[in-house]
Amino acid sequence: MASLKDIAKRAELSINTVSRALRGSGYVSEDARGKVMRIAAELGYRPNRAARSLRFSKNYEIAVISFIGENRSSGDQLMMEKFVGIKRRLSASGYEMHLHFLDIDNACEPANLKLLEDISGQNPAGIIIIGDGELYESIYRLMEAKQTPAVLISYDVIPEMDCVYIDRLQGVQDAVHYLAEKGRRKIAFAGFSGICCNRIRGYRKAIKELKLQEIIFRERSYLGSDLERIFDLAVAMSKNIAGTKIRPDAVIAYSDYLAAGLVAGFRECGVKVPEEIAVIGFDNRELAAFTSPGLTTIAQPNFKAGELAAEMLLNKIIKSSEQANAVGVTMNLKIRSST
Amino acid sequence: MASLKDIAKRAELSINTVSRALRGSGYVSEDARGKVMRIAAELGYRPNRAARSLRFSKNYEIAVISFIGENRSSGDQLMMEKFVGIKRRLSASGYEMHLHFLDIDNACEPANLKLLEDISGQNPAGIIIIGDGELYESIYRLMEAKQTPAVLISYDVIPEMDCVYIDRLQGVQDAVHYLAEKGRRKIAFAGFSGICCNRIRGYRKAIKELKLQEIIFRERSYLGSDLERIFDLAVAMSKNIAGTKIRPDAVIAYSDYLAAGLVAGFRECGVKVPEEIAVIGFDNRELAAFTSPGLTTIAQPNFKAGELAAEMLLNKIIKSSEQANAVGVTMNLKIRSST
DNA sequence: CTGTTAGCGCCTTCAA
DNA sequence: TTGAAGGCGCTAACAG
Repeated sequence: MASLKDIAKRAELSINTVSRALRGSGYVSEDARGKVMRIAAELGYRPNRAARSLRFSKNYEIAVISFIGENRSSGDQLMMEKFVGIKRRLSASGYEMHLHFLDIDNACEPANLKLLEDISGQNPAGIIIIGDGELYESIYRLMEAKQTPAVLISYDVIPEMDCVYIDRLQGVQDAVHYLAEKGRRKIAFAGFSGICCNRIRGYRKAIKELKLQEIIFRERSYLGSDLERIFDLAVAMSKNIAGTKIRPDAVIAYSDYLAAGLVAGFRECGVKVPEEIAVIGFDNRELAAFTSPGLTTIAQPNFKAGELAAEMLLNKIIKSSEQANAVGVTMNLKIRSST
Repeated sequence: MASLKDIAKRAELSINTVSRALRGSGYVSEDARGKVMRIAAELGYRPNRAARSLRFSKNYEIAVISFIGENRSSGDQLMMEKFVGIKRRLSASGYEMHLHFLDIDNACEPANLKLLEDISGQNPAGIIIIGDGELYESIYRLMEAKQTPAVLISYDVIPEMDCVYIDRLQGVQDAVHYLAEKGRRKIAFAGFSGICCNRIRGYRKAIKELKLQEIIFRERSYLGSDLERIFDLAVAMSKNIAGTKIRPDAVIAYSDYLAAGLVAGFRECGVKVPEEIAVIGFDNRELAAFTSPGLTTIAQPNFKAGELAAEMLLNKIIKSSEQANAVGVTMNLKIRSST
């Protein structure tokens, strides 16, 4: 790897002059500058990251921490899109992205604690934490306590923390309005107990605005990563819904997984989707394109969320702002044939 | 961040002694060692990566390059599992993973060329290239030419290159044998023209071994990322298959996407899965758990492939071996209800 | 057993 | 306009 020294030797100039020429700072004669530029290009000069980091006792690495393990968990597909968004924005400003995977199933295990130590031990310029809940907030506090600027990607405003949140409330709210415009009047929400607060809030808000009747179906929550199990739960739920005295004419499901199971279940018991009941999913996962009928779903703008989080973090690194920001990104309805 | 200097000051020793104590190399009195260790722990000392990199003019970063863009492409879900495998193995040896995304739709665009320059400009200790085909092989050659050890994760042995390959041939071969054991005799393969060579080879091999009749359905290849389009193609294909004079009693599909469409299509035209026709998919994507019936599929051991690739690369970095290695990882049948 | 010296590549400060 | 010196944190070689 060519260094300033190599260029200096060839150009018969001091290292320093070369450095100044390359950075375009300070006085350099046109002559010298031209020579330096030419030789640098010839040699394919690239500044040495390690040296720069050392010199400024700061590095250009942004840690990104996300909850995903080796066993396929529900996060991966959506996570990846966030990574790509983050990466793009960081690259544009000369920062690197360092990915870290937190084993969510064993959040308090030594391995995870070690992970956090590793991360802060590397002294990243900043950290982006992807996830919602106490665990992630505690990581945020931990990093900030060590002077490492942090940003959360979450699903709701987190008081006193910088975050980009994907606005699930608005997403569900829009979905309800969309269904109402399509003439649906008995719009239900199907979810799990305890884990879909902001979705439910959006649902309630819209139902109230429209002066409709609230219809909520809840299954005992299942948080594992066994997809077949979720499917079976959903199919069972569809029988419940189909058998209700006043059957809803639309259901917004907690997730695409659940929605896919509902669609399959309704088919099994002869309830026509979308004619008799419309189904809307959540997240726009791949599988939403493979149900029949195709699943209308509330899509996460993951790429954008990633970009915004990176943007916010870079700002925070440059000028440490005083007060916490929360930026919402809106979810968009991806319309297919289930509505 | 505490440095050796800080520890030295507190311990009233020279920086060097501290360094030796911490690394456990060279002579240090028990007394000194104890003191150093204690203070280091107190201060939460972590060696500075940048300084180490600079000192050894070598870094501990492994670049990982994968074909994925901001628009959801078919790779993400499987890719993520590979990343996790790579990451785990590298962490265990003190290496970092640096992810890079190659925009496959614009392989020759300046942005991609810049990406390659960036990567080699950072002088990674090694590189893992995930992908199959000329593009990836050229990246391999490029990096090796710059003395950067490279390893490919591919789907076949690549002559004269180090690679971990996911053995699609074996995967399909096993699937055919499995179907035969279940009593199926008219086993077909459904794919796209030109892009499923090693799968087809596996199919042919097994069919020959079993002395069965080869039945291949091919659609004009569609390589885009529009999932609805793939689904429609697959549904159309299922009508073809269902309408054949001698209808097969089993189909192995090129992908889970295709298989999911086939299952839906067969249902539409009243052909019972698995009773009248068994369907096997490829990759074990999430959606395979959400078809009805659930899709039996040939699963990629992505995590393992990632781990092995990292392992191979680390070996290559330490002792640059003379001759190219190819390690195959076997695919496993994930059995659900479609067979 | 311990300390000193030098240098990895870069940049800032100061002197020429 | 240019060059020399010093130091970021670390380690290897050498001297005490």
